[in-house]
Amino acid sequence: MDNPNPSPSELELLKCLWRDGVASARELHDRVGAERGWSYSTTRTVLQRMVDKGLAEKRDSHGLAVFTAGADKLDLIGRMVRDFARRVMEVDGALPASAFSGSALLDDAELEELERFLEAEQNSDAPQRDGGRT
Amino acid sequence: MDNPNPSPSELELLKCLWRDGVASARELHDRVGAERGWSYSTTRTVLQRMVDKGLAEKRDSHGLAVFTAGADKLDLIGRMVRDFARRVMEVDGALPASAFSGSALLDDAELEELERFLEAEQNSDAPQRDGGRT
DNA sequence: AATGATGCGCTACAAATGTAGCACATATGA
DNA sequence: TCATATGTGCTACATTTGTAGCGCATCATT
Repeated sequence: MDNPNPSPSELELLKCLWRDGVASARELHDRVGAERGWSYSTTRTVLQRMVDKGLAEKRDSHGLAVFTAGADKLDLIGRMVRDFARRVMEVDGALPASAFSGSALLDDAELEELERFLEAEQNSDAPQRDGGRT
Repeated sequence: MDNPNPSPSELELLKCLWRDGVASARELHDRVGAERGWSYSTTRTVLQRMVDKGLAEKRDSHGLAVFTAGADKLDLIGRMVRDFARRVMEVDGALPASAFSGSALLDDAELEELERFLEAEQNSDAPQRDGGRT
């Protein structure tokens, strides 16, 4: 329901899951972990913690464990952007998603959606349910 | 030489130092820590760690320990923005600082400087704009 | 002088994160 | 069938961050 901010490592794996949809630990490792010099064990540990947090979902595919993203890309990215803007930049109003037009993570359609997400947010502090607790 | 990314708590204190220039632990606590519900001890610990990391400087003012920022605001913020853009958004080119025009942290002049900082950066990976700190 | 509030240097401890190894089961080629 | 490679569930350990207490020195007040 409420996925916490992913750590940098977790975000990398999550991005891979968003791109590929579903992947095994081995694939995730080859595509992400190995690139960063992680050992296969490390990739698996990060993955496991993501599952614990709900950032990833693990299922069985013909006897092999495979993973899928447990958080919606736009939702999570949107919240990360809002958090960064508020917490670091102290920007509290509308956030122009257009700033990230060069993003390799979001295409134009997604950027538009992000824009709407950020706009919608600027009014209600907690867009979803979850009564604001400060 | 190279100040690491401040943790959220550290950033809050740093912002206060940027605003006020110099402040005692007590002042920092009243202005920042207390607001967040930290105990005075906590404020002092975070502060100490900042000194250890070079994010703050401690000096003696008539027998009382006072602190000043140990990192240049624009430099640090610039790097945080670049990091966020690259790491999270996968934006690798020019970053429009204008996106943060509503910032309470940076005024227009500073935003312009940030813009220049981000532009300069997109070419050389290690830019050096340092307002004579450290 | 005795007290109480503060400042200051240390130490403590839990959770989050980075990073990885171990042992065991099973699949697989020689 | 035996030696391997690989998948899987656990455990481990260092750092960083959040959060705070202790004891002692000092300063100000009664």
